[in-house]
Amino acid sequence: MNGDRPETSLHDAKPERRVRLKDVAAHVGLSPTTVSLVMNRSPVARGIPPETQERVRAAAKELGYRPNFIARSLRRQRTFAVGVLLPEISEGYAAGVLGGIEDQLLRDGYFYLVAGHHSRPDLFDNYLGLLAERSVEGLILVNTPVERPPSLPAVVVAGHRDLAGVTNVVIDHELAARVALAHLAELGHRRIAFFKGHPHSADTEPRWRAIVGASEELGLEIDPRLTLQLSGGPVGEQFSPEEGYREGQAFGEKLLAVGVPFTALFAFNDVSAIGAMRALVESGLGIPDDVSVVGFDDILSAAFQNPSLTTVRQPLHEMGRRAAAELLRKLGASGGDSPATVTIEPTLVLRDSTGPAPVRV
Amino acid sequence: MNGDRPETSLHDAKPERRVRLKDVAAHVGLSPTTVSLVMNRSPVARGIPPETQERVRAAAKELGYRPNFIARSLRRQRTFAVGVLLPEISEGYAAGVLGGIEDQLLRDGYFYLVAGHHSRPDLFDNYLGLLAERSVEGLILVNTPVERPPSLPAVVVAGHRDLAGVTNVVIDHELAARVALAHLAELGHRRIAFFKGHPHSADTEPRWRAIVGASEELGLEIDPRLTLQLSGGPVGEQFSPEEGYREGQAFGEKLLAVGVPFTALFAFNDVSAIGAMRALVESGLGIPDDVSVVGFDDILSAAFQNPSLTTVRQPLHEMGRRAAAELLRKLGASGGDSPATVTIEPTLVLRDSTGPAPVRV
DNA sequence: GCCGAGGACTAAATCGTTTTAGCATGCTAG
DNA sequence: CTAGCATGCTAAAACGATTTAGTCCTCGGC
Repeated sequence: MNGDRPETSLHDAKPERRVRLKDVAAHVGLSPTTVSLVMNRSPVARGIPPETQERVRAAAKELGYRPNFIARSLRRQRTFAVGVLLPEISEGYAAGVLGGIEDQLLRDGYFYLVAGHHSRPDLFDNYLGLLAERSVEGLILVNTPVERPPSLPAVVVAGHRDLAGVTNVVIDHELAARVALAHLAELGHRRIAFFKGHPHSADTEPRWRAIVGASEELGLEIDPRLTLQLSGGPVGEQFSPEEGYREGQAFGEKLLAVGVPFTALFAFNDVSAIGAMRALVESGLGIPDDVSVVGFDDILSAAFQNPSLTTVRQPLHEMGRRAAAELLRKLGASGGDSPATVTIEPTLVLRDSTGPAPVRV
Repeated sequence: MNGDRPETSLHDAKPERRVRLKDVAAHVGLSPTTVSLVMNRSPVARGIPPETQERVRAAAKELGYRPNFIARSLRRQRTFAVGVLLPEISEGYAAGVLGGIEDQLLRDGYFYLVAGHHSRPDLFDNYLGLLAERSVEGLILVNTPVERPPSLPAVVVAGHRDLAGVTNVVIDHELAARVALAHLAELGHRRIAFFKGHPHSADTEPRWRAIVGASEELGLEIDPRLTLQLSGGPVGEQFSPEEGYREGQAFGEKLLAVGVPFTALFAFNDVSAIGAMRALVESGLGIPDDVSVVGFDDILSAAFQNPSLTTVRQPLHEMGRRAAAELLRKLGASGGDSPATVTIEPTLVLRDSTGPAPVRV
């Protein structure tokens, strides 16, 4: 039919070059400058008559023009992208936080680049460099210990220490301890066992201090013999939930073995709580009839247990959202003064693993 | 000490302009061209004597030069970035797959941009546009139904239909059904109940066909009265795990109510299996003594159940990894021919919820 | 008839690279 | 003695936008 067109034939992929600003300009017979001015609603476009503006916009729509973000980034020195560093993306905590981060960022026209460093400092440094190379404007570090303040604006979720200029998003440990222990105290529990966190978790220390504080407030005594510290596996290694579960199980047996009576257990996290419940039940104890158990985190499994687990829920989504919001604030115009710490309120999720303390142990 | 330097004073943040190629060039007294050639180990740099090359590299290191990826992307028309679209990042399935995607991509020098469309077609289109604007080189769609083949190279994980040019990464449903049912058959089970998936899940149909096929092979009969279809909530809405759990629980009761004897249940997923186990146990049945239960997915909770749940594990990480690997292959030089389908082998995880069929029901 | 002031645009520089096409210089071979 | 060819580099043009600093009309006022 057409022997003279060197174009691609109908059935092979048309290369379909992306429409450039220049193409739109040519199409309306104006300069790229004008088109750019109009498309960006620049104040300089004041002088351009509305009908011309309309003509430009119509052409842009007709041709399906989408500005090349790369070129724009280069020129404006803004990428509208932030980097997120976390130990491992597929793990529940990080994924939850990431959900909130994403919500907030996309809403504000940002994208994010994620990298999981698997708790390896060398990978961390490596990724930090790669992110900087790609000109991310800021960083969100989730569950990631960091020594020196990074050279970019940063927000840390569940971070270790206070660093100059970086904002920390943390859970309100005091509230968490108070609400969990008050619940137990109200049910009549006086002898409460505890699982402390692993030594290298950022939350371990503040949470324990909060527990000690709340216990005093409530007139509860902490018996060191009923306080066990989770190991969580070797430093820097991924500790699997299964291991946490097993340690909880082992610790449950251990608690029974010491022979000191207790009517409740406040675990460091849900997996160890679930493990402990298993051990207690297998020793013939009833939950919550003989022992009440409170977990921490509210992982999915908590609701599926039998009995379902009362636990302190960390609003991961909200923590991520706030972290992103704070970072965006830092990136905003005058760098708006962002607080050193943002505390998020946990909530106690009441389920079936807690009940009135037995009259006699 | 120095009254003549208009530089910033010591204690306020040094702007510390990023070192550019030009700076390195000036530092060694060569042209930017030369420096670029050397840094990229371009074949054209063959003509540049080793000592000069060394001088350049030394200077780059000394000044801490890192090429600006944005500029480089613009010039080379490569971003080394891919887009990932999924329903919701904080959900277990997607997070697992994403872990694998990340592993593979970062290993190969790529980054990825993620967006959760929450099953809203308008958001999906919107994000697709934004990703294109940012010049991602390809797409990975996880658990995301898509009508027309996107204009970019794409790989779909757990996708609905076959689209020209897009590679599908799917689990081997035949194998999954065969291995699960063979396990039950071997234990002596003949009357098996099933939960079919929700009508709008991509896996529902193929999996059911595979079950029918495997049953025939093994000489098992499927009783329609023992086959229940999960609803999974209204179309396009996020259905929560808790709802799945509750539906499993309801279906467990329902199965008992129909009065047709059965000794095993093969559920569509773990949450419904766990719900059903709950219902069965509460009706006084023993697991696995009276009924064996097999789940699907191997979510975290599966291992924590009492009894722990035998289930078909989807190697999510591996699926993500393969998806990314296939996409990279498509992006490679000559577009290397990638298969229409990649099937991943599931594995049966034997736990305590399955045992020999009772002699008499 | 000339000046000044909008009005409606545009030329050109810039962002930081990569890459193509050359340019000197010196040496060798014919 | 000179063409030819390495050798060791560099100028300049991209890539696709944004933005500054004009330019060229036309019209009104004096």
